[in-house]
Amino acid sequence: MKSFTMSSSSQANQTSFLEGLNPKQKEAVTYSDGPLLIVAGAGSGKTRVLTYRIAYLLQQFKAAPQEILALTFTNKAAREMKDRIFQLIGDPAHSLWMGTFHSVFSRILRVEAKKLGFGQDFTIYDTSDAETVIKQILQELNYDPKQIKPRTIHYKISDAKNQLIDPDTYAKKFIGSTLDNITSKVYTIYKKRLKDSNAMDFDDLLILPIELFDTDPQLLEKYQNRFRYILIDEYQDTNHAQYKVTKLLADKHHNLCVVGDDAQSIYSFRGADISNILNFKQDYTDAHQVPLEQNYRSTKSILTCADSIIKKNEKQLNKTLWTEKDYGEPIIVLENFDERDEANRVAQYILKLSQQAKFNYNQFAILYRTNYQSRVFEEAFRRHKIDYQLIGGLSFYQRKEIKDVLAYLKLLVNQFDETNLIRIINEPSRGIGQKSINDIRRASREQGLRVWELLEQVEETQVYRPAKVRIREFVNMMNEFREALTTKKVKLHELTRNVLDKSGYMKMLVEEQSHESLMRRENILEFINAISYYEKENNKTSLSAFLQEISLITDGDKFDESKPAVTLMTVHGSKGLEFPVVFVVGLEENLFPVGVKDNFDVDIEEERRLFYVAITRAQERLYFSHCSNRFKYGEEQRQIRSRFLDEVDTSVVRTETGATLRQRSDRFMSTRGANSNTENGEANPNENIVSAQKRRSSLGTTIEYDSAGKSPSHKSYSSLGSIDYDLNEGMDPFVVGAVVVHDKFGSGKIISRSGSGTQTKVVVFFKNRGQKKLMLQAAPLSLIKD
DNA sequence: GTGCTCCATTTTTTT
DNA sequence: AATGGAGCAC
Repeated sequence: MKSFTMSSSSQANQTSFLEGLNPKQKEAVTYSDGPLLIVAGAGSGKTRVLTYRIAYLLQQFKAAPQEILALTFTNKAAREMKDRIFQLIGDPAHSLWMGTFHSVFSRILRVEAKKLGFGQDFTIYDTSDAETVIKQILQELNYDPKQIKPRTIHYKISDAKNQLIDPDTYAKKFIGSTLDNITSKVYTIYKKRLKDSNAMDFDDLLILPIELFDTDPQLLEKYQNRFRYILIDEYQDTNHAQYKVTKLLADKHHNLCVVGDDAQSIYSFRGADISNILNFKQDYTDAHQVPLEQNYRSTKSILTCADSIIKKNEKQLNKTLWTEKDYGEPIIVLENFDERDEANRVAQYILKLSQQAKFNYNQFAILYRTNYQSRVFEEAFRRHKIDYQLIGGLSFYQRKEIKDVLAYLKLLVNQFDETNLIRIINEPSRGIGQKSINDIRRASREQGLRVWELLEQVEETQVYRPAKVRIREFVNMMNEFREALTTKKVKLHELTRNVLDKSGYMKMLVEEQSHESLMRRENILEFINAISYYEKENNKTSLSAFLQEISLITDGDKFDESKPAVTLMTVHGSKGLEFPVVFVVGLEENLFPVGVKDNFDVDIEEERRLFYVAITRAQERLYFSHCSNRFKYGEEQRQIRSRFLDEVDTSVVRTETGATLRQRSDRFMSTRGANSNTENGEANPNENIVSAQKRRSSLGTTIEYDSAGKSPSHKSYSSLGSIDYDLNEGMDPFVVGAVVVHDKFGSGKIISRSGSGTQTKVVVFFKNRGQKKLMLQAAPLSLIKD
């Protein structure tokens, strides 16, 4: 064990770093043992307090570095904290237990896996892996994944897991609705399937430690003793499982310090339970509370604006953020015709500000509600030669080619990993088709053997004969790789190259000769570089550890504040960051606040908190922007300005011309306001189409009698003499009110029509399938005459 | 068993 | 606009 020393030796100097803190901050840093709740408003120096507190604990010899556990939600936050503590205390910082909940507990699980019946080399399934498993199970149970969405089931299972409800309890408690019954069945199989695959999903990384500690009190005590001090960042975002596992760990020493801000709770969709922070003082009756209310980040205008928004929320702890700063510049609202207009305008502002006001590119951030909004900004910035960094969206490790390579490697480490085995058994295609794969899987269930075990004895299994040979070749190939891995004959990056060569994966990409496949090859090379780098950095290279580590990496990690580039990210991604100039874009109804989901109402208060988070990222200048038209689903939509713009304090807001913002206070009186423009049964945001007129082709639509001669059928054809419905509206029998038959959906009635020419769409209400929107030209619809 | 074409759906946010 | 599934031809 390394002993801890500060760089300076005198006691007076050792505490000198406390001098820059305000009284409340100092109190939070130096408050000694016992539970501590720090309610830290935006920009109040929260990370500083946390890092100083850790340094202080070490300096007072309250704990050794390895006895301190600091938990964050994102890798980004963890990294920042690590960096800052390293600056304070140097090398001992490396001995701290610090990271995201998921990474810290996966490390513990790696050590304790055997006690739970898992192998040390378990695979971590991400959301898409989990949905693949669920889809497979739905098919085995004869449910159509088109009607029962794997995503919905996964969401429900994840929800149950975070509430610590196991499949048996779920089966007892949640009988009734069809969806719950299906979820119950799938959940039971899903849990078993993952265990058989020696795999854990993200939720397991939190709930399995609880299971472990519940069943083994001695082990719990071991970890309780190890983590004598526990600190949790963003406590308002903890879900029940996270709450429970940290409560268990802190139960002996009670040295639990949590930092949070209920106003910034934006992850309830992931099960975050705001009551964890609201009830902290009931939970720990001896808890001490320190409020941090002085904001060091933003101008008074920005803070006033933020405050005016958050005040509209009813569920809210009272607190008053204040600043010593001046009002500064007013907040400017940009009104745009459409999203391209919006992106161009923002680009122009950035150019102007960077010249006039001497802002560097890395001082700007564009914040949006959804990832897909980034595209137009990328295009505009490229056009205007503005460097940018895009954070989030499809991450590197989610790309198909990377997931494929990873699947090979994961399979080498853990041959029971069924999902990744199926993923690559025929990728590149080697003559093992869907039929053979299904046969093997069925046999696997029937015989109680794992898929890999069956493959090993494929000769004795009922499979399409030609496929047997291919499977044998595949199995032998993988066994050779595994041999190379376990005997450590080759370095990891060499092994990866071998896998890509001998499997034919690279060959497949080379032969494809498309721009797409070239990109894929480049990504793969980048991945191999990442492995080489990892090998250089770590002397004890374990493929298994590497794979587990990167399973928990996201794109947020690549944010680099020193890179001279404008940052593009979602509001969620921006939490914890700050920028001198912030553009909050797409402030439109059904976008921000987000539009209705299938069955759930939008949590408008959470959307408002999200807007609050966006505002409070800004230090000096803040811009709001919205469009009156926007392309969505390949169609232009009419957009209504966000209600949030009717809620801001207009004394600090101006339009581009300097005028006061006009507001309507009565626009959304009901909390269900998000639905108010789509009250027509099934939500159908596509209804307000403004322009389908510009695009017109020679493709036309007409009515023909098919050879069976029963009823007129609707066909499309391409010819010069096509009929244009714009001019011949009367030719089209598919009018509102018409009764139609769809090949798949059965009979229904047309309830509305939109677009024109080839872009004509109809909304049909089907008796058995509900409302659907269809392209008239393409849909297999026929008219019923009566 | 593979690959192409047509159709339908998708968009919240993240570990 | 882009992705994925179903159905069909080879």
